[in-house]
Amino acid sequence: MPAISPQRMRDRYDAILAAATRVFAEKGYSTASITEIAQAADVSDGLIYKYFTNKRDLLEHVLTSFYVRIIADLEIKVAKGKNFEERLYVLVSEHLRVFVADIDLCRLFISEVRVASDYRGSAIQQLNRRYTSILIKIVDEGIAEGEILPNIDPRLVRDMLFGAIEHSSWRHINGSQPLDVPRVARSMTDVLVNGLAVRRRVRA
Amino acid sequence: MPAISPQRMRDRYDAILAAATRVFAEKGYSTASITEIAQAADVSDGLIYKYFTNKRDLLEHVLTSFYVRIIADLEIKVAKGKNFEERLYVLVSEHLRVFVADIDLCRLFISEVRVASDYRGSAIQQLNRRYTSILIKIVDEGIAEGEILPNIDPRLVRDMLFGAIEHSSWRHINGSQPLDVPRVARSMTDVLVNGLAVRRRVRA
DNA sequence: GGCCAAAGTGAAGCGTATTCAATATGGCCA
DNA sequence: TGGCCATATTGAATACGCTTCACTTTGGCC
Repeated sequence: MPAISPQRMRDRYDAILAAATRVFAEKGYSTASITEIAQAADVSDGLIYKYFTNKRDLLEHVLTSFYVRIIADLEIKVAKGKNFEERLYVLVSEHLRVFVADIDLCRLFISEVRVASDYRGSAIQQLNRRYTSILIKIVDEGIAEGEILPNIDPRLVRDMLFGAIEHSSWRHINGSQPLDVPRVARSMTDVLVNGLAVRRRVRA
Repeated sequence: MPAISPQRMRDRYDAILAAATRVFAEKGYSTASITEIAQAADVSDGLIYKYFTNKRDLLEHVLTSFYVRIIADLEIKVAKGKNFEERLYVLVSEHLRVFVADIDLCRLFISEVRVASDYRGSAIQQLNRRYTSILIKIVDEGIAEGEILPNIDPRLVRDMLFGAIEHSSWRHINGSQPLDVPRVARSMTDVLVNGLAVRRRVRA
């Protein structure tokens, strides 16, 4: 018999998670303090440790809920693409859009979670896999449709594309001019599909 | 009139920097402690603050000296490439090699420095610019030699390539199988130059 | 050989994550 | 309705790590 309704416990959990999302996004992981998060959620410092193991666990839950949201969005939008090239373009522009819109959460993932020694095998890596597998599927379908050379490693494509998107948005976020999402997405997919060369070279 | 010879001051500085490089690389920035670095350098905690402003400044000097070293190496090796495609291949494989060999220092740069709010305009960003400008120059020469389409934005190529290298090495470092540098460098440059497509599409 | 500026020390100060003993609360049963 | 008590909640105490600073030691120079 719980001393409190499950609904209220969920509300507490949600309030802490929302406050943590806000404070972590605004201040970064190390600068954000538990006290500040607790105050933002209108609870005491100690209570946070009843709902989450520690500060790091709190961060991981913040990013997990973010990932769940963007995976659902991306799957829906990519599914609307009619063919390989359209789906590829949707994926690139959508990922760019998320990077621009939620740069602070993306930064937390890049700088705090992905580099951690315990990332491999973690729940959040599972979600990252699921996210990137959306692209792998697009590439596999492109090969099946005869649009893409069959000897291409989809993982290479994934690394090139997600790496490019990450670096591009990075530069624009830190930089002065805003990122023109449709234009960048267009040239990125164009270079990826057609290459840089004026004339085709002999394939290895 | 200094109370101590400039040589000894340089030795002290070098000893602290070397110890910090070792400890930061091994433990990561936040886990590494000043006390541990001081002990590894065989000095007191307080002395570190006579040579460096604070812990962050120490990290920046560690990464600056790393960058100076790899920039010199890369410039020499790329200069040996006879033409556009050879120089591009040298750059990719060399950058991959550095990522594999010095993954811990690369990780520090990615997770601690590049994401920092004061990165823009910092000395270390200048060095990053200098490093990536080696690729920009290769692409510009490729355009001049008529190998590459002139309407390509070299910055896009830079983001795609460095992003791809970063992601690829990441996966292999965290993963089980070691990265086959020549093979990955070969397929990366091939996809970049020739694209994924079986048949060329109409250019925008 | 002694002076003294600067190198070097390390314990105290301060800020923050985490723990835990004490307290408040709200659902349940009589 | 009123009291019981499991547990939600609190916040002060603890632990730890960066940084400071008053003090000590050193080594070059006259």
